[in-house]
Amino acid sequence: MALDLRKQQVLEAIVVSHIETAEPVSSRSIARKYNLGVSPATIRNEMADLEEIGLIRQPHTSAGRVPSQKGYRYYVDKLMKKADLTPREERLIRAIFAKRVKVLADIIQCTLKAVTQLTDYLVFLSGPYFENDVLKKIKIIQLMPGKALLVIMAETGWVHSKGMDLSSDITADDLAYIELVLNHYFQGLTFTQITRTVLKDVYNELTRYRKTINHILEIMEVVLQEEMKENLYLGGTNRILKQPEYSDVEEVRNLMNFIEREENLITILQDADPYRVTVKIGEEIKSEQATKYSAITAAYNIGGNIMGTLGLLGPMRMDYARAMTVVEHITSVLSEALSEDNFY
Amino acid sequence: MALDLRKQQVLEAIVVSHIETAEPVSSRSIARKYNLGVSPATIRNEMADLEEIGLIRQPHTSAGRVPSQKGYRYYVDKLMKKADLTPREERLIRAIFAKRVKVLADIIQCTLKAVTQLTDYLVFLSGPYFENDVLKKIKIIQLMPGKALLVIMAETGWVHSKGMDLSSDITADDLAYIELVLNHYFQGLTFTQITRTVLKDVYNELTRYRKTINHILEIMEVVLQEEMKENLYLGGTNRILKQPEYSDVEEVRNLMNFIEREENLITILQDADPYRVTVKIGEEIKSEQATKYSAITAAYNIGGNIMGTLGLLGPMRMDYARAMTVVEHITSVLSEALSEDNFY
DNA sequence: AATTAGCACTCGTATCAAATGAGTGCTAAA
DNA sequence: TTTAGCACTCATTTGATACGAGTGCTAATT
Repeated sequence: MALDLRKQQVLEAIVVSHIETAEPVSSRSIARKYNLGVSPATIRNEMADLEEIGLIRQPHTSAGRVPSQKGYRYYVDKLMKKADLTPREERLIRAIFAKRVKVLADIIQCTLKAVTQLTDYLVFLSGPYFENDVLKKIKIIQLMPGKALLVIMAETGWVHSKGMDLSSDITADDLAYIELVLNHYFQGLTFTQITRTVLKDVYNELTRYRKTINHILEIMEVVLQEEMKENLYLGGTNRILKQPEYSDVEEVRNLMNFIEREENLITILQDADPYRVTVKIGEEIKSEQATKYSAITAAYNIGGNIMGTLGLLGPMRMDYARAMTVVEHITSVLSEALSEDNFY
Repeated sequence: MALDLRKQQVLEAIVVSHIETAEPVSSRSIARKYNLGVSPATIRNEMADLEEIGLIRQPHTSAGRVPSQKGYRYYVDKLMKKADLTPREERLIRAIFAKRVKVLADIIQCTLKAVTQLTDYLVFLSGPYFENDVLKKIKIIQLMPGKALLVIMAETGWVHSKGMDLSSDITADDLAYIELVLNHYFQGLTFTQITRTVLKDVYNELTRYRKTINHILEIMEVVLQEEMKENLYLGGTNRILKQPEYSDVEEVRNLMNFIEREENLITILQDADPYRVTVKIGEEIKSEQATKYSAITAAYNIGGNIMGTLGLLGPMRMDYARAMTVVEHITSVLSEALSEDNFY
């Protein structure tokens, strides 16, 4: 779909103007604001063409034009100019991340706060997950009679542990043996591989300790599930309501409905390309309910390993240039902050 | 404020009817629906009196009456009749809690789900917190050179642990000594006491290991903070939008604003009386922004120890009788489920 | 003394027609 | 190829009117 220069200019004008005002854009207003050197009538002709190709549409006969999903896509891919943060905004971000706390939950709060202050869209974010982390060593440590600690050490250096109850007739030797077998089976496998396939094999190996091993495997599964589960953090719910599309209650209801189902947001984060800023427009988001929204995502990393993803959700008429800049900038600051130090 | 019987009946009729319809209640509709054996004119006279005392108000001259905050309070304290769950609802709850999973996060999800299905209000819930838990024993376990595990065992039986990095020149003997001193200082104290006061004392005692001990105390503080922090879970955001008061966008915005500040909800949970179902109406909730809402709360326990609180937030015109029954019933089911087994 | 029928009065809301005006599409001239 | 001009469309605003739900008060009734 190759457009001549003027059609591109008209399309860009429509998109930019509609993003700014949220109103349909008329031929006259384009002629006035963007001096393309032609009259409204000419622009109207171009608009008729653009509509035929499906890049813009008319809400009703006597209204201006608004971009279609395809139109936004064309704009994002070919026409959009990169936005920059103002020095003031850069300072704001630095200030928010400055009070360096070493707790993961806190730095995630900082991230939410920063993005919330920079945009009026919904921010969401998956916490670090370890599905590709490789198991290095398992330890079972007896704390007192009937109580032990299951410790799972991973290649990344993270240590996951959980207390558990044991029947009191298990001896230290028994535990040592169980530990040995577990290590034999699981060392070098990723968390995903462990939960998916091999937990059951071990069960058969250790028939002698059937009850205990059953219990331990259960706990182990719990630990792994917990660490692999997508922890979702959410912010900006009130901010996004500022967008004029949500002065209609029905729209608000739909939106709330969408974001209350965490799977929806998690799917968006999982579908994201981990190596670049991803833009999904309208139906490109794989969800029946999301046809009116757009999402921008980017992954963050710890020492180069992708650990999670940050997302922005807004109406299709969102300021893509700015949103992309913000998401990119914040994920990079976040990655930096996380890599700099050990977190707990 | 003693009201004669008929005034009470009129007030009750107004509250009940307004809770049901969300519309101002007229004298005629009362005469029709609740047969008090008097004419609308008489009821009008009573209403004028009730208005003078401040129990009801008139939105505008030619409208019916609605209960005031004081009016709801009077209703809740003196007039309200206990609601019961239908057998069908009881079954629903049992079904939801039936698929007994031993993971704390899961049972909390069950709770949210159950309440969401039973009411159209906002549900929120603090996870178990341990501020009054008493420290039984600390263990520091070396996992490999430069890596150790800090384990904190508490009287309740819960085990909290966290991995940490150590400088490699620390020997096993050093750790044993540090462990000894820490136990000496902290055994028998509650988590709150430990973080509030004594962490620094130990620091001075162990000057020889200044760097290491500093690090360990830091980790310890992180662990304790994390376990003592109010974990807030939230549900029903879309459900509450069904309430007719939220067909006005401005109201929705206010509500979202309120619930997005977690402190607001946490404060409500903390202000609750742990030993009975608490009802806060309008300004009784200590927050500028909550003058239009009401909150119902009840605590849940594990083996008799209060561990957290469940709350419902709705418009002041909420179905108090039903909400109270639901909250009471669910907290008791939740307590039972939690006490029955060990959770991880 | 308490109740109630009756009626005037208030005030929000629904209805409807007319006016408005923003915007387009088409045609014919430049 | 561009554009001025004009007829046409249609959502929105406006204002006038009617409507009706509800109250408060007074005078009659029990």
